[in-house]
Amino acid sequence: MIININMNEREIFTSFLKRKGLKMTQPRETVLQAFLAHEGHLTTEDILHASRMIDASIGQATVFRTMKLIAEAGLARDACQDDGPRKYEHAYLHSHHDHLHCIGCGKVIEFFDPDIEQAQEAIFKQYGFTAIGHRMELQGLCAECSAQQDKTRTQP
Amino acid sequence: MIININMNEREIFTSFLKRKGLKMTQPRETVLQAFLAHEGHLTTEDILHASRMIDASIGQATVFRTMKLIAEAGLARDACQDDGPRKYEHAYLHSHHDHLHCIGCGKVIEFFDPDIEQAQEAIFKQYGFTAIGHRMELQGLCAECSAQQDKTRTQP
DNA sequence: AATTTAATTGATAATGATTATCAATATCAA
DNA sequence: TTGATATTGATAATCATTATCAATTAAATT
Repeated sequence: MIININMNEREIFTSFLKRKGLKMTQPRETVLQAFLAHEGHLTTEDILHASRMIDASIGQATVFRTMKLIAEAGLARDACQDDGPRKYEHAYLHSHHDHLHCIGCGKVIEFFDPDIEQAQEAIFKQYGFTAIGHRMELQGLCAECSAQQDKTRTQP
Repeated sequence: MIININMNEREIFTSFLKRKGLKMTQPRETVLQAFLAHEGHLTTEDILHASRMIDASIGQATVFRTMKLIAEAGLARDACQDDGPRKYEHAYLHSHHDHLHCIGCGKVIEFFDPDIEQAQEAIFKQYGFTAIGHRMELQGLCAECSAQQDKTRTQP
């Protein structure tokens, strides 16, 4: 039996599965624990590695399948970068952070803005939605990349 | 010569290419016009079809390559759905709309919130960024899906 | 506890989207 | 016009994800 310090999330996942007529299994529990044990933006491959530290026999397909369910249960969300494989991040009991992305150098700054959070709540309410999560990415040029671009820009 | 009612966007793209040491070509112009002529969330395949209405000899790879450049130039952005192929939407001289997504039934509502737009501007400023665009998706359950889920939920 | 039913698993093949390769061609600066 | 270099479309290759399937496992029922 795996020691579990995230009983809350486990319960959420279990009850989600039950509601869907699905079963809580050992592989699913392993993938959940592996995901919960790591912060940040995790690819399915990252989660596969982490899962195999717990149980070396976990298959890749199981990780794909289980992460879809975990996301559906509201415990993970797609971090949604433009390129590369899908990246998951924690979505439960984690402060919502958003991303400020420099398309010049690729740098990503994470930030949290209570005003935006509040405005989002208002939108959910206005449309009669139950809030589950959100994802926001601001795209721009950081100070350095802006400066660099100005040098090469022709005058209008 | 293709008639072009979007001289502004064409100029932006041309100067972007020049800055990068790249060339404005007929295929690139065709893809840009095809993209600009259609609103909504367009897959690369959609854009390929539209491009071939203008010039039947356009290759698929050219559409992929050109759309990447158009996005880099700030004229398109990834609409960023969770599944399926990448979808582009217009990002220049179009009111920024954001997405409210029901993860129950999949419905997507587009909305515009000036408060959020303003808060985003503030973030760009705070971090010294030049704003280019943004993408935001709120995820939740619509009224109907919420109601349906309540019925099947066990009491806590 | 044994049985039954249906979901789940991991391995593999298959798919779908995107990217790399390459010889022929087109663009642009000089 | 010419020459250097970027671009093209077709094709093959790659990458991420999904479908398939026989063997296994979980949970409901006896």
